[in-house]
Amino acid sequence: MIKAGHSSLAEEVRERVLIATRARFGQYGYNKTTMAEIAKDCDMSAANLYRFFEDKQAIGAALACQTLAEKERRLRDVIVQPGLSATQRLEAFVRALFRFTYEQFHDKPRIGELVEMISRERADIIGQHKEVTRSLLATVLAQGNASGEFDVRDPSASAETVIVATTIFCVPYFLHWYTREQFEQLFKQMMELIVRGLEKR
Amino acid sequence: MIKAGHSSLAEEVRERVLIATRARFGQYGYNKTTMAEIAKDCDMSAANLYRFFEDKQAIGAALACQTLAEKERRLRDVIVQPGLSATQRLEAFVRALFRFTYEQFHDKPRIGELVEMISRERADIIGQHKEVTRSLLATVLAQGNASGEFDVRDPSASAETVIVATTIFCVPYFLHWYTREQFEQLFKQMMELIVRGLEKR
DNA sequence: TGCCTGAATAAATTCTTTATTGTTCACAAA
DNA sequence: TTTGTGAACAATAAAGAATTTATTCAGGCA
Repeated sequence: MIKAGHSSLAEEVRERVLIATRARFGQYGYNKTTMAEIAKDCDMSAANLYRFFEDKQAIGAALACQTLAEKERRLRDVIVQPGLSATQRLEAFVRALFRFTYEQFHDKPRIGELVEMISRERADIIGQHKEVTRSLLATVLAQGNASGEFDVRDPSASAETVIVATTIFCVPYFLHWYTREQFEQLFKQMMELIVRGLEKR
Repeated sequence: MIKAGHSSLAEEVRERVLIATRARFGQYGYNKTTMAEIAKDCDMSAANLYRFFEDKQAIGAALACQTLAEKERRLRDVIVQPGLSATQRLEAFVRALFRFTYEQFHDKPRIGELVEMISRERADIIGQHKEVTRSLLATVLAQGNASGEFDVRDPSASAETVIVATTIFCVPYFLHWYTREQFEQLFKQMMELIVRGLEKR
């Protein structure tokens, strides 16, 4: 395979391809988007796409990585946001998780096909993202320990527990189990329970 | 339709049909089990099945109801089991939920087809079961209030929250996300968090 | 009359064939 | 050499034909 180099030009092309692909995948889904269509959107031949991406799956993977990176960026924003107590930060963190998932699937339901493919074929990407998320949440809990708000023995383990408890808010599978209003109500109650469970007393 | 009466004889036949069906659905799944096969197992014609059940879906629904009734029976057992603190009862309750789901799908993975069909076509059955489960758990929390162990404003709402937090242990969808050992670890940590969150202080 | 069946029919499933799509490669333009 | 393309090939999906299955019903047997 002739692999395109790492010149900024090549990166620019990759970026353009991903932008076109994002629109296609969002509107028509992973399966019904053809390489020819993506190529046409970028004014190039389908064959030429292969100079920038291994194959169609690699385009999907790159798109997923981009999206998860954006999600992680928003989580980091919560972490560095000044003037929040650990409790507020924890709540904002989980809310950011929920909001991101909800928005992602509300206007673009067909993006689920991409998620399904990545979960099946590239579990490593999901796993790494989960690890990052857990690690970020652990820092929030550790901050709470430091400030005297929380009393958490193992921040990393507790972060995992909190993520499991709030799974329903972050896994697309559940988005149609409840209405938005019900989610809001459940979210409020869940955060109350979790905070009470972590609090120093 | 000639509807079979409610004689104990008809009930006996229905019972035999369900026993045969359970074996078939467990081994081959809902979709690949034919009415003819079920009928043969019961030494009758396929046509005769329709004197006892509306259609194939109704057999599946009856089987699901039977299974959920058994699950509810086990939950009630936990509730009346003597000599437990509210905390222990809560833990036993959630563990019973987990164990039932796990056992159900461990030796009979193809039973998932039935669950999928019921979730899609007979959401009412699932909804009623969820309601019963929530109600039973609410009594455990109320007991905890009475004994001074818990401090729960709205036992019904908190029951819902606890169920949501432990969804991962009870929804077949997640059974392959973690190993049994990981589930045990998560379970332990989750119960710790929840109990701390409900405790009177 | 009550209880059950085999044959008939319509709906769903599987199998087969055809068309589309993903991917490679030899080669052309710059 | 670098950047790209159209044509060829293999894999996948779509469409259509053949088969199986769910369901009904007229009638047989106690």
